Amino acid sequence: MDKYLHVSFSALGDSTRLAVVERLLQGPASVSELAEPHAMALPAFTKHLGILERAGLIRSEKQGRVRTCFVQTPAIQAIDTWLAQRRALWASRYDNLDHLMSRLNGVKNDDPAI
Amino acid sequence: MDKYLHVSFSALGDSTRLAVVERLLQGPASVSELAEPHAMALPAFTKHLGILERAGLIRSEKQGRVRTCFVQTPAIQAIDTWLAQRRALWASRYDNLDHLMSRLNGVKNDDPAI
DNA sequence: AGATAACTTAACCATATGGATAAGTATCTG
DNA sequence: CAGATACTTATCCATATGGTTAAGTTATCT
Repeated sequence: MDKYLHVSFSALGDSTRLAVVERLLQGPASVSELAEPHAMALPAFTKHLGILERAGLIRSEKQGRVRTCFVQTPAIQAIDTWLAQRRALWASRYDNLDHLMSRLNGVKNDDPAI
Repeated sequence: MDKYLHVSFSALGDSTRLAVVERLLQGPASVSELAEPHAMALPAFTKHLGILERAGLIRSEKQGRVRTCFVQTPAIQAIDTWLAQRRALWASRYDNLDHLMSRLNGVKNDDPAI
C-alpha cells in the first residue's frame, strides 16, 4: 500500500483530477456533473476518471445510464499517514533557514529577495 | 501557492523522485549520493532532480564540483495543509462503508447519504 | 417506436516523460 | 601538469499523456 504511494501522487498530479477529487470530497456525483466545470470533451474527461479509479482514489458505480463516482478515502488517508510519519523530519529540517541566514549575514548576497 | 498543488503532486508521482525526497528528509546529500541507489545513468537522474527543484520540493547549491541538495519543507507542508483542510471531509465520507453495508444487507441501497 | 441523454469505444495526434549515449566543463588530487 | 571526479549539455528514442472527433451502446422520456 505505502509502496505505491507515487501512483496516488501521480493521479493527483493533474489540475483536472485534483479538482475532481476535491469535488467528490463534497459528496458523490455523476460523470457529467463532474465533467461540467472542465472545458474538454467527455472521452478526455472519463480518461481522467479512469486514472483516478485505477489509482484507488475514487470508485464508481453505474446504475441505468448514469455512473456515480465516490471518493475513496483510504487512498487519501494513506497520503496523510505518509506525511504524518515524516512530519517530525520535515518539521525539524530548517535547511532553508540555514540558507536564508547565510544570506542575511551578507555572505555572497547575490539575491536581495526578502 | 495552493493553486499549483498538482505540480507538487506530479513531482512526487514517480517512485525515483519520491525516494529522493524521502532520502533528503534525512538530511542534505550530493547528487551522486542521491543517485547511487537508483539504477539509471546520471543525466536521467539529474532530470528528476530538476523536476523536484522546479516544483519547489528541493533546493540545491553547488560548491566546487559537488552540488548539494536539500528538501524544501514549505512545499511539503503545503500538501499537509491541503490535507488538513480537507480532513473533516474525508473523515466523514463513508461512502465506501455505505456501499459495503448495502451489499452485506443485500439491499439495493443506492444513497442513504447521511 | 423514436428521440434524447449519458456515457463508451475506437482511432488518431501533438507533446511530454523517462530513459540512453557521447562528449564537454570545471574542480580537486597526486 | 596529468589524471580523476562530479557533474552538465546535447542528442536521441520509445512510450505515455492529454487532448480531439466520430461512431457506437444502453437507458429513459414522450
